[in-house]
Amino acid sequence: MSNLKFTVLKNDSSSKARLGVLDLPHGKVSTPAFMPVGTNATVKAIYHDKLKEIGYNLILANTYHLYLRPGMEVMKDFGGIHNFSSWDGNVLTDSGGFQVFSLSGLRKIDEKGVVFQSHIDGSKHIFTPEKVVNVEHIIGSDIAMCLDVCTPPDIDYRAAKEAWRITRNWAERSLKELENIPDFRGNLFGIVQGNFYEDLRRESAETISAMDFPGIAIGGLSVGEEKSKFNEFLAYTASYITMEKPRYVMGIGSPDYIFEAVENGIDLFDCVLATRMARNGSVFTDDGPLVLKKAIHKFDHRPLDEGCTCTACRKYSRAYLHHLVKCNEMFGGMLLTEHNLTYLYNLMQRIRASIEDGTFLSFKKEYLERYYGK
RNA sequence: GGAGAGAUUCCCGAGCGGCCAAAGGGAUCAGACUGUAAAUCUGACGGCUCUGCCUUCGAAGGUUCGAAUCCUUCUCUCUCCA
Repeated sequence: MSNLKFTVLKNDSSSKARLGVLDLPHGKVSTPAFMPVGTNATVKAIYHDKLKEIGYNLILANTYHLYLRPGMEVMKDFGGIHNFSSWDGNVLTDSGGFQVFSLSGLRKIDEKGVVFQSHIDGSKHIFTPEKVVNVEHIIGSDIAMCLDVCTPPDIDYRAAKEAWRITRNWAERSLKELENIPDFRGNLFGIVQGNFYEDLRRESAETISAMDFPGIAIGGLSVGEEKSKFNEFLAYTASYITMEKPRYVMGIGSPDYIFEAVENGIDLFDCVLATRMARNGSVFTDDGPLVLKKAIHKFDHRPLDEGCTCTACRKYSRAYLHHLVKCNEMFGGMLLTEHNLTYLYNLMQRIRASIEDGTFLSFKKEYLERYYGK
């Protein structure tokens, strides 16, 4: 019941990092891989063509958002998101599980599913795990995520246990629903929850791993907790997830978190940070984040990042980018978005090369020392 | 030449006797952003020995217990008429 082939090419000898190839309906992806987020069937402020040119072949879209707009009638009419948005690479659809967390004031959960009050017009919509899989089928996902209950870091044990219990039931129901969709071409991934309680995380990791999913995701991390807590629960949870399938940590994407994930044998991750930071005027560099709003860049002729191949770095000075950001010109957001996505793609390539060479951990150490300014 | 309107903290602009160091924007500066309700949000924004004090609302003088607010004169700006 899966349309993916995951091949591990090499395991790092001194960490859990690994090099692989994920073969999906719309082409191959070298792992570990970062996936840009394109919630509304567009990665904000960048052309699809440019994403391809950078090297991306797997981006996210969001079931909740696309269900509300443009709606499934349009999606059916166009035969899915690839044709609709003119993207011929792979698409992973998040289920709406994150909106359970981010739109917590606009939804109610019960055993059956989630009722969302639309953030657009206030209308009510029920999302059951069965319905979500069907919607993802209509969207034409290459990787579809189960509906889950993503929780904030400060909830008590009872609430965490209940969220995990529901997530588990929904995972079972999602898998079962696939039997009713024989022409489903995507790959349904299960999601581990358990909040910040070790026994729940372990139980969740083992249970979801054992189910018939072609890939396993860790959800409910990077939801506002301390970085040390993230590291701790990432490593702990990852240690109980099968190594046989692709492993995905949802919602992380700063260089420091990426290294942490790769070290723990994570193959996939996605994040809005790169694109959002860009629109808000900041970029990643090997020397840490650079805030383009600052006046120190006003007369700076240098590019953002010496070795970078993106348009911003090839053609424009920091002074010009500073100016665009100060003027709130959308071109600034576009250039910085391209930079951040290029930067992360190249970072992943460097990471993959280091795994290939067997130097991953020393590369990590060296990189982070420079990133944090020693 | 005649009639009228106005000058407020970097800029625009409210305030028209005490609750005013003075609303609201903008600019500036700082911070945040991690399965996108985000080209967004938050904070600072006269000075200091900072639960208080000092300087500030075109200038000078006056009325009042008290003035950015009322009166007088002056300076400058704008609009209309000739």
